[in-house]
Amino acid sequence: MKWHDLNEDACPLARAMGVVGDRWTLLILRECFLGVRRFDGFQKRLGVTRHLLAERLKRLETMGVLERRPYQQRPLRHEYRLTPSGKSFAPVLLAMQGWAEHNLPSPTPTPFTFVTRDSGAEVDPVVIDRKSGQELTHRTVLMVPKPASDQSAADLPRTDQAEGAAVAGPKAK
Amino acid sequence: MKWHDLNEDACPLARAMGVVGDRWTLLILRECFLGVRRFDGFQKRLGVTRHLLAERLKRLETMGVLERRPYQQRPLRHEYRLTPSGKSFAPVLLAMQGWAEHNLPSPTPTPFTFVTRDSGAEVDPVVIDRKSGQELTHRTVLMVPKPASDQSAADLPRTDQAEGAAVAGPKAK
DNA sequence: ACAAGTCGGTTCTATTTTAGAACTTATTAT
DNA sequence: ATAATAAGTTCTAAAATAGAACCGACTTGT
Repeated sequence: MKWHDLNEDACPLARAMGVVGDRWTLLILRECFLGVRRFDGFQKRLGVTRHLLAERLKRLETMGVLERRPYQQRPLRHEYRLTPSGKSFAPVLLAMQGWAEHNLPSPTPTPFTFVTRDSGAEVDPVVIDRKSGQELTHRTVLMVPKPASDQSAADLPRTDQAEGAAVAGPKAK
Repeated sequence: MKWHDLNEDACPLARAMGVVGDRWTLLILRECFLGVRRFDGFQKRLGVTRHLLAERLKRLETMGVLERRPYQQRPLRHEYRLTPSGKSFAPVLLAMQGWAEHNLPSPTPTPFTFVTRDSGAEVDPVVIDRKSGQELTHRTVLMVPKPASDQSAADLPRTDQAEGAAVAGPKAK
């Protein structure tokens, strides 16, 4: 399968991989959220090769996640800023960071925190369902193939998808 | 920078990239949540090469995201199941899926949905702060470098990190 | 004026990853 | 005996990444 094909996949997760499915892109976005805007800023902080950085920035730009805008003439220089799409990526970063912090332990402490803009308190991100307010975890949510189209669920096990019910049980703690 | 180094990075997001920072791993996890457990199941549904699939499964296993357990003797065969760590990855998938669905449009409809286990209703994932209940977006949350260690914030712009304040304004609707 | 420095890249070669297909081993089904 | 299934492994070719050097358009220091 080619890289390019991912962008046209019916699955949003696959399309997301077409944008952030590599070692660097998410880290570039992290830097954006930390306020970095310039080529050399990204390069120095990440240690990524300039070649790759240029390519990734270009991709993020064409995918509408970053925008490139001039910050000076003579010599003409551009900086990279999060677009609305890029800004709305924040919750993904939050969720990913939370997962990694809990499941990929490290001896060294996390070099940054997420705080609320108004109180300045560190946040503890949780994913909930907007409508019911219920927390969404593998115990409360199920991923189900859509009946639609021709071949979505072929090869999928019939029952007990997501293997949750069998494991979860009445362990509401 | 070498692949391996990411797993020891102080930043949880970087460590996460050491696990899911490629085109396939997240899609393998998607299949896990859809109920797929066997090598050929993953291979057929994803179209990934067997070589790479074997490597990715091995990595997910050594990182504690999946566990490999025998489901039959003679011939001995193993299946892959989400560990608690793997299951707790669900919110990340939710957030990523939501982002991609809103920001990377596609002509074809999403081939699956996330529904609540009890009501069966489709969910609308939002990330909130567990304590305050406040929704977490780039407007309400700020990513700040920790003062700690020696060189965390060098090269970072002093003010208006995350460029939020300037953009957000009183646009509370 | 001239040399050195900054910024945002591009170009180059060497190394690593990935793609794609074939092959292996153990065992059951026909 | 032959074919099929399952879970890999082993090849070679193609693609992506690393690492370092180079370039153009200025600005700054002397």
